[in-house]
Amino acid sequence: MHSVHYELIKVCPTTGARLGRLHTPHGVFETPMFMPVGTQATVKTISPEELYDMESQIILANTYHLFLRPGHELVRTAGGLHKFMNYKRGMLTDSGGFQVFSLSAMRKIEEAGVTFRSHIDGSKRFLSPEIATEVQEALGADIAMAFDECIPYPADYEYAKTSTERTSRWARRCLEVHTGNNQSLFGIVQGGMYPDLRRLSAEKLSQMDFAGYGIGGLSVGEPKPLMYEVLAETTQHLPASKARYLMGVGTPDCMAEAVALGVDMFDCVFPTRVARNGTAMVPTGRLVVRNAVYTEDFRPIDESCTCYTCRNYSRAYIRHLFHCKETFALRLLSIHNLHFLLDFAKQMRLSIASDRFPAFKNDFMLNYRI
RNA sequence: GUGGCUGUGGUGAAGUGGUUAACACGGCGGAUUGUGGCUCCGUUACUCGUGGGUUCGAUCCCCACCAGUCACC
Repeated sequence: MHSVHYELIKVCPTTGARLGRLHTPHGVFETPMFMPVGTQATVKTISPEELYDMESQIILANTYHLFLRPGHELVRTAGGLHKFMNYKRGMLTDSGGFQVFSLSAMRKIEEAGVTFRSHIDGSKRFLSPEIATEVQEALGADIAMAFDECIPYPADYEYAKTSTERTSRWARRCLEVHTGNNQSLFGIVQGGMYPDLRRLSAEKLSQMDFAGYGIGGLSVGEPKPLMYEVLAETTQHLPASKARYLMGVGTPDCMAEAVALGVDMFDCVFPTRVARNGTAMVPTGRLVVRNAVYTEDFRPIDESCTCYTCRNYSRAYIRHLFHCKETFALRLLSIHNLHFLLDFAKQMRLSIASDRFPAFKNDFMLNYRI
């Protein structure tokens, strides 16, 4: 038995939505769940106590960033990520594969691994399945991800095929060197936008003994209907007994559609990133609190929201803080957006539990714009 | 009071006797999906202190006035 394992509680009778629990060394967490992103060992502007208050469960940190700074050995010396950043609930580390491609100016990909330049100082670095796994063991999160290549969109079939096959070989190498007792490894399905490659990738990885499965390479610029199509093709070939984690997705509409297709976990920078740019997530879509219409609007961001921000501050005040570039503004909207998505995931869980997920999803989509 | 200098959008400022008056900031919109509090995109002066004059034509040349500023008194 893996240190992290998924317990399926029930499946929605009409969609593929799953209610479950993820058992980890740092607690048992309920799925479907949204995982806030804490790239550099902090969810930007938010303290662990505030995360507990908004019922955050697992949070994410980035291998790529922590590998470059402060270095995984330092985190190991600190006693691991949990102790280092003082977060007591679940943690997951991304493998660094995605960042090597999205952040690095130059990189060279070979069977052995990827050579790239640090976005911090330009120094030449190397990351491979073995190194990414070792680094993640040093970081010590409950869940580590296999080192993969996120295929860009669009990509031609030959490229996608070559890359996907390599990612599968890399996945096996990660599994072979992984030894963490209190850490489990998730494999990552790729395959680009090609159904047969997705199926192949899902089947290949399912044969390996991973604790769960990431679904990568989606939400990379493709139209949403295509993403749902490819996602459906992926989840149906994954074992029902393991958790499915759709990587990088985190707008409520996409999450609802993905849950209906059997996804259990999500992470996304969207809520915290747009928060720092003055956008609040609300049931009707987005509220750009920077906008001039809110200059004298003393209502909270969302009158039905129970978060700290909405209980205490007005749109006009937050708008004012944004225009003054006050950092409190970033915190207030980050708290609200995280609360919004965490609560949205909770509502999905409750609706699956009470057999009204399809209605919940429909009602939500009816009001949601963009 | 006398002499000098200056007067261009919210701000700092380019500019030329002749089609739609640079640029930066700000403002106003938008983008943002395995995180650079970054960034990117669009938009923002029927008009160059006011009134006259010269000229085919003036933001640009001339005069007066007004305003600001410096020096002297």
